[in-house]
Amino acid sequence: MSTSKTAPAPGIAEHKAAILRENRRVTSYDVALVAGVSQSAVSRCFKPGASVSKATYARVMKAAAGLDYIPNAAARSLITRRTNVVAVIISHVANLCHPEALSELSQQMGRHGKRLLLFTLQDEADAERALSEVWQYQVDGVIAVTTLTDAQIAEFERRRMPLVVFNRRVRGQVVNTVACDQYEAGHTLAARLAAAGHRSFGIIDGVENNAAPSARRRGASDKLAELGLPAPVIARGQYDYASGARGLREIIGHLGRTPDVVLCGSDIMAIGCLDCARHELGLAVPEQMSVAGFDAVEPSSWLSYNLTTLRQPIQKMAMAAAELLTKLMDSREGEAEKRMFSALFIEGSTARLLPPPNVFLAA
Amino acid sequence: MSTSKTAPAPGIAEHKAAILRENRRVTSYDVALVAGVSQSAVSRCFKPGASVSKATYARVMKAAAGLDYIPNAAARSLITRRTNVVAVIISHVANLCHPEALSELSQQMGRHGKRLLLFTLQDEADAERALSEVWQYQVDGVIAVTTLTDAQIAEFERRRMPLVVFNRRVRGQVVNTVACDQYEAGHTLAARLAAAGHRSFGIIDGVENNAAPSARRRGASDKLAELGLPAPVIARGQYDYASGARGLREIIGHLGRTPDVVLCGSDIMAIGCLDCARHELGLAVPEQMSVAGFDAVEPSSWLSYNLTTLRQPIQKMAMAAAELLTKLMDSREGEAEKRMFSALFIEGSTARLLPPPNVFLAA
DNA sequence: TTGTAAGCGTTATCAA
DNA sequence: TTGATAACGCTTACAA
Repeated sequence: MSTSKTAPAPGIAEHKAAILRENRRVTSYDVALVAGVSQSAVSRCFKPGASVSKATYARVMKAAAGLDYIPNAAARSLITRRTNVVAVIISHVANLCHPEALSELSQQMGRHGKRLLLFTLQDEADAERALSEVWQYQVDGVIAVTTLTDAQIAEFERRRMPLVVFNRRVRGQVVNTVACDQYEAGHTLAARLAAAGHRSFGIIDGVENNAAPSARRRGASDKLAELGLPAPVIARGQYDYASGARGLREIIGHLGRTPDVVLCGSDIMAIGCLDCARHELGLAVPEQMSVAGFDAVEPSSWLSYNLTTLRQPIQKMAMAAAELLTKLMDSREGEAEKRMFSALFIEGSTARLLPPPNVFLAA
Repeated sequence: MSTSKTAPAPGIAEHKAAILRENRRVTSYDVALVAGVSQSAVSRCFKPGASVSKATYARVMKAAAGLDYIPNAAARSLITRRTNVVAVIISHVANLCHPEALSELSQQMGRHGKRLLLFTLQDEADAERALSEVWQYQVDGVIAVTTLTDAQIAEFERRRMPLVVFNRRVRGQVVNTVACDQYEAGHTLAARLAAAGHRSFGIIDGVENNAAPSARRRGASDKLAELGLPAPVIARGQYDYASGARGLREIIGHLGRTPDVVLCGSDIMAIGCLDCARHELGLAVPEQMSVAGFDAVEPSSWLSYNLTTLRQPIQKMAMAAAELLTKLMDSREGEAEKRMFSALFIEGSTARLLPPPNVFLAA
């Protein structure tokens, strides 16, 4: 016999014990039973803006709290056809390269009430397997931070799955994209350095099939051609520190001498190139050779480097992607939109940005 | 009238058109209708190891492919009580500090057939809001890369939700934990440096309430006390580059001279400290002062730094967390287990690790 | 091996 | 404002 003086909840503890004993979940039915209302009344209490009387609401909430009841999202999504989950397909390297991207996307989608379901790819070519899982989870939309084939993009269309491609170029496809204009960035950088009197260019590029760096390289090469300068010497790298040193040696070997400037496909390679030039080859940078990076990562601003580079506005891009996807999910339509952002030039001190004195003399 | 010569699928196209018209999802019912079998037969075809004849399987799969049918995970989880989703609660800083942790956790849980649902926290104190959402999603388990209160941990217990805390200390609670032994790391580092003859220690620590760095500091302080050396001078930092320089100036100011060695709560602070010492104060490192970091991040290995530091085996830890959580999810029981990993000492070249000559003379 | 039928836990519709 | 009842799309006994 209970001696509790208030006995606030009639049988609430027994009810809970029974549920535990039967090893089942707490449902809106249990809450209804305890609160003495119908199950649909309980459901309404958890729907914002539904019409419920204050008294009912209070009783239901009390019962719910006592039973630790939480609505089951799976059951809800079955009928509402909304999961409030967005899939993010991101390659391992993309995540390491821009760790803030995922964080930002998560924060931004969170503001729209969506959570991220993560699909990480060992390899950019691996998207297929992730996709077949994505369809099962009935997500409301997808953000792809990886390259997709035309067939894959077509499947999104066919399944009417809202898609935003983040920071990858999609050639001529009707897809929503948020990206940084890599071609423009390469173009601008080359122009700026050529203006400072650099003539022989080396480029340490990324791997063959990666779109972003190759767009940059084309931008730079096009600008050099336009200016009538010799074509750059190109080395391939893997975006890592070691590639920078390897690339520099390769370029010097091919050219027979030090180039005026080396453009690197990533900051990490630029830093590798810089360290090799200074500590192993004994070159003064930027006096004897200029080095420029891409993708301003944090270390590029450190005193030992202070790299000349370009920053992608990842935060703004994440915000744009979240907005774009939300619009798509709400309306299920809309023309394909491509939001392009410009990279921001960071002067740094590893590239000579003014013409050397003798250029003035020659002029 | 169709003139197709094979007519492989009887009415499959019309069926699909009808579904599209009615704006509903493709269900196992549709597949059953097209394949001429029962709905449960379709279900069985998608359940690995169920008993289906080859002929039925083939017809079902053909129909499914024609209709782009994919089983609905929400409906499935409603009955199976498994979502194959694991929530990860991670603070913004934790993700930026160890971007590979999330990637590794995703890869490792993927090998167990689980996907990660991401909850990022602006602030470590913010877990409460994330949790109330976690319960709704009916995830199979949770990995917390953030600090949890006792009440929060108790709620996991109450809801019988499998939980693994990653790389955070949980004082005296019965929780499954995978972590790196920070106390031991601090202890070892101090011992090693003291053995090399360093006597006056400075420590640039993290923010007050963060457990990991303070455990390290205690480890180091305890060892110094044990050896009868003077207590270290402690400065507080925010784990960022600027904090390293600020901390160093503070220590020097407090001490009235340069300390023998500065232990930093993170590599980034150590690098900031190092750059400040070399480029702003003109100190030779390690000749005039030693600097050591923590949490070996990639830049610490670069030629310009080559930092003396300790590496946490994040990959191994992620693997252990995935295993531990999987075991919990499968069995729903088991004692609380704490898997401790040791940090790996990286010699680098920013700390003097051998006694200076005059020590030999004095001995 | 196959089909029938009963859930899983919600939301949505419609009378009352 | 409320309560009955019908979905939502699947898995799983159980019977055939």
